[in-house]
Amino acid sequence: MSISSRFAVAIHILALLDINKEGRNTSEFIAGSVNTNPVVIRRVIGLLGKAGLVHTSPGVGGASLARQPQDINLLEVYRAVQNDPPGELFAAHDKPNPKCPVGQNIQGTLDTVFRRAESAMENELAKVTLDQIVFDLVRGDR
Amino acid sequence: MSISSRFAVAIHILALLDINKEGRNTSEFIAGSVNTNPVVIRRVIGLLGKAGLVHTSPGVGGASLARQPQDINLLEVYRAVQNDPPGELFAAHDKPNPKCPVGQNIQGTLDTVFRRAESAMENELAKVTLDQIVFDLVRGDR
DNA sequence: TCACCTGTAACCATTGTAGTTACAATTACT
DNA sequence: AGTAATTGTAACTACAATGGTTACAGGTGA
Repeated sequence: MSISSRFAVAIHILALLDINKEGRNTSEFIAGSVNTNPVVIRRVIGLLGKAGLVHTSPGVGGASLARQPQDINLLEVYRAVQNDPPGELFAAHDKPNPKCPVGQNIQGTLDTVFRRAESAMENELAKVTLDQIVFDLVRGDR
Repeated sequence: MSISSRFAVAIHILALLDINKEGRNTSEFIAGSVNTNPVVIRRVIGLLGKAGLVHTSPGVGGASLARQPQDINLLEVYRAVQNDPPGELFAAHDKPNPKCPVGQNIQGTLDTVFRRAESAMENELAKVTLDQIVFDLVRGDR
């Protein structure tokens, strides 16, 4: 399966918060841009808030970036909205037969390979900042 | 979500086929090592067969590697058992609002980033051959 | 022939996701 | 103070992917 679209939605939200930092960003307004339900937006913003990426205020509030866009990279966003802990992009098969020479050692062998692959992906995400995303978005608008 | 454990199972199967190339590798025998149901094994072997990684013979058959273990890399295995087409590790959010400057361009921007990250992961998988996996397995056994 | 095995269909339980409704709590504005 | 707007969260639904299981038709080799 694929990585949940929460990640894409989260990036969309953060970019919008930066571009529209003067306006009032209600979950309904954001939902209009993302084209989904306001509750979905609030859920994602909740995750981003817990991760310290946005500030939210209850009541008639709205959200705003908690940091400068050049100080937010996509790996942070990824970790914020992906509830699986790091190191579990690839699922292991559980309880291989310990009596079999393959089953006995396969877990460790796979773990090494899987971690390397996952890290390679995450390193690419870490390279990209929200700033760059916004720049690319605005540039595409011309 | 994470990448299905079919990938881990597939690697397990291939390693076993190489190590036990003298024996008769029935789906039931393999299932014993993987610790799952024989039908699950047959399903995965079916995918590996379609991808040209193993030879299978119906009836009283069993499976065997179709290529030398040093000529099989994990990216091939990954693609064989992952039914999502390449480029879809990350899910996009569908139909962002085209009237919004963010919604209008976000898809393309994300696509570039996502593809880069996915490729980085796949490149790591491509580096590892079945041969290396087996070597590591056997080494761990001492 | 017969025991064995594969390939595949069918069904089920579980899980994660996203959309939706509803509502208490909070806040800003007048 | 009163009111309208908005958040945070719970609860429910629908849907898709996964992995386990049973069942069985058909191929294979002794």
